[in-house]
Amino acid sequence: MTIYDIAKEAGVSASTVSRVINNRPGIKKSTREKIESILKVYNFSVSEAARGLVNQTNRMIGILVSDIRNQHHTEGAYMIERHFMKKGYCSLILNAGDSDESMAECVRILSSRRVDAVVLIGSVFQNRCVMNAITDYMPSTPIIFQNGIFNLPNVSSVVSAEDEGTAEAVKYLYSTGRKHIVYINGADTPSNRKKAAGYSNAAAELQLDEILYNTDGTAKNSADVTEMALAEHPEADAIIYATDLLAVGASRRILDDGKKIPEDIAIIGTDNSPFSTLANPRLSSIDTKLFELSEACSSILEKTLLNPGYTENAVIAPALVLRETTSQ
Amino acid sequence: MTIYDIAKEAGVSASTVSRVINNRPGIKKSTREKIESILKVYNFSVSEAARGLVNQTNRMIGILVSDIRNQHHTEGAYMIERHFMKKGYCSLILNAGDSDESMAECVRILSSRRVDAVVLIGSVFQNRCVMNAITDYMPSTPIIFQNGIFNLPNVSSVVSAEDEGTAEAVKYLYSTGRKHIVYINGADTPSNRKKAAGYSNAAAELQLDEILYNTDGTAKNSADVTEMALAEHPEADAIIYATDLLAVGASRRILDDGKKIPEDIAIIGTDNSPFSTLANPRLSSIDTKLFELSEACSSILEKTLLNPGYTENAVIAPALVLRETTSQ
DNA sequence: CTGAAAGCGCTTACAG
DNA sequence: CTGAAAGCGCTTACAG
Repeated sequence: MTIYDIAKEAGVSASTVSRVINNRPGIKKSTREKIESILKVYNFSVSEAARGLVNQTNRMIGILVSDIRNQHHTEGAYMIERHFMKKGYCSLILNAGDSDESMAECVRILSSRRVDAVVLIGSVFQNRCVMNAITDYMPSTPIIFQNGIFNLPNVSSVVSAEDEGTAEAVKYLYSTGRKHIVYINGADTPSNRKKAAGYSNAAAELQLDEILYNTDGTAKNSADVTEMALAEHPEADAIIYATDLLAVGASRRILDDGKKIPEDIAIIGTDNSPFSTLANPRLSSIDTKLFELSEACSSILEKTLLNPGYTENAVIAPALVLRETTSQ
Repeated sequence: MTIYDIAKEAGVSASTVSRVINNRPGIKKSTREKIESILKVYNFSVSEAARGLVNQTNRMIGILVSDIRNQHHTEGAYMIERHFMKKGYCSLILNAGDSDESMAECVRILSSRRVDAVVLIGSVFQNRCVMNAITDYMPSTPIIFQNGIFNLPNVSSVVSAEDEGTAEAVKYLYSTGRKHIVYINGADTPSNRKKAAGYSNAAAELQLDEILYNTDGTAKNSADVTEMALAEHPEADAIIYATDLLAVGASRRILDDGKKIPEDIAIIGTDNSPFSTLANPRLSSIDTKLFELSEACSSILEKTLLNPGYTENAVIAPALVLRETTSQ
């Protein structure tokens, strides 16, 4: 069923049908009504693909996340999708995977789909492979990078000052008397490196020993690494984790090993995710302002769509949220 | 940059360029190589929209979830997206919202986008509004319904036998000596009604009192309702929750009220989600086999795409996973 | 082995 | 107020 079928049925030309579909003025009322009723009878819906071809915009925005099952990436995708669906855009959401190559391939796919804009969610996209794919395949498509930066004329960015958030957590713990603060990092990503840098800076500033461990990002590994860290550093009296998941995974192990939280060991997670309030004990956490980050992306994207060439870089400050795993 | 620009640059016709792009045989080797090199120089990528217009397939599959931030819906979307991206399909993932009307509107949007298939994830789509939208706008587009059923010729379905899973949980608790088993339900959805029915049937079969409470689906409300239930039914010795989130939200309150889990109150959640292992105490849960459900959807979708008109209905049996909130 | 032409389903100047 | 025509970027019979 095309616009021509409707036209034939109504005894008019396709142009006229197109005009009523697009609410163009200057159509005789009776003609418009007749066409509208036929449109309704057939439940006609215009092909957006054909329309996109002539209008030079498919009204689609591409969203890249490494894994859509990760709640943390989903917030931004949700906000973008909801907001722009209202404006007639559809979202192509791709799971870009872990490898630089698969991420770059996704950029190529989105370029083939001729999306009007793309949003990259997560610092993992900050690598040369993706950057090259952008300059090769989307040198002028508006791109918004959530929690990452590309020094490219067509990409805006909104980042969380995670280093500062982590430093603030260190200083807070120090102010409550903790002097042996461990940092347990997540998977190796630009974001986590930045958090660790914040930890190191604060430790240096306060002249504390730097006790830093890495994990693969899973709850299980976090528990194991924590156990090892506490064995190697019996003096430890606080641990900051790069994510809430790591903190929750480990805290049960700490309790099982007979230590009290927060009396013996204070704990702070990162992200202020749903896990933090559901955890038992409830987890203090560095709020990296995911919601604000996502909102900022959405608002920059909107400006960019309205005003081609518009670009913006924003930084959002984290905040410490205290619950039961820290004592004042 | 179009295929014509490439053609001009190569001194051939667009047809020839199209043929090498599509790897058609019968092109002189030197011609092919020349075109390929030019394609590479310009990082040319074909417009899938234009291609879709002539091929009568946009190679897109539409995925409807009520809210992409809900981990529970995201598993299926992930699997479909990943699997079909490899085959050249892109996924249009829409947040369909809570109202029947917004869900139906999403069906209309997907029809406008001329997707090759759609997958509905979640029992909430099982309503007349959506059903009408399907018969009106996509009477013959292949549709896979995860955890719901439409008696329509173009829709396949894969459902979890949640009623049986819940009944099994009741019977298990009974077998361990619990005689006053409460059921705390989630938001009012077909899926949750089915779970509650399973509870009621089992309770009747075992001649137990039916103690059933409703919540709005949030952790906070679950804690409040649980407190009320235990006040009204001090004899209660076990609670089954319609989701893990409800169970985790409430268990902390139960502990705070001075009861022991599982000694005083045994607890079983539903979905065997990540929450269940992260919870403290670790939560016993009815595994509704989300992964298998999603896999089945993906495999049916694949068969449907290959074999138009193919349809299938599958039922997957849940299983009880015991952890620390139940005693044997 | 290659090209000219028609067509996929639309929209929009241009005429009338 | 309405229609014929051209064009958006492709692909594919049909000829040669």
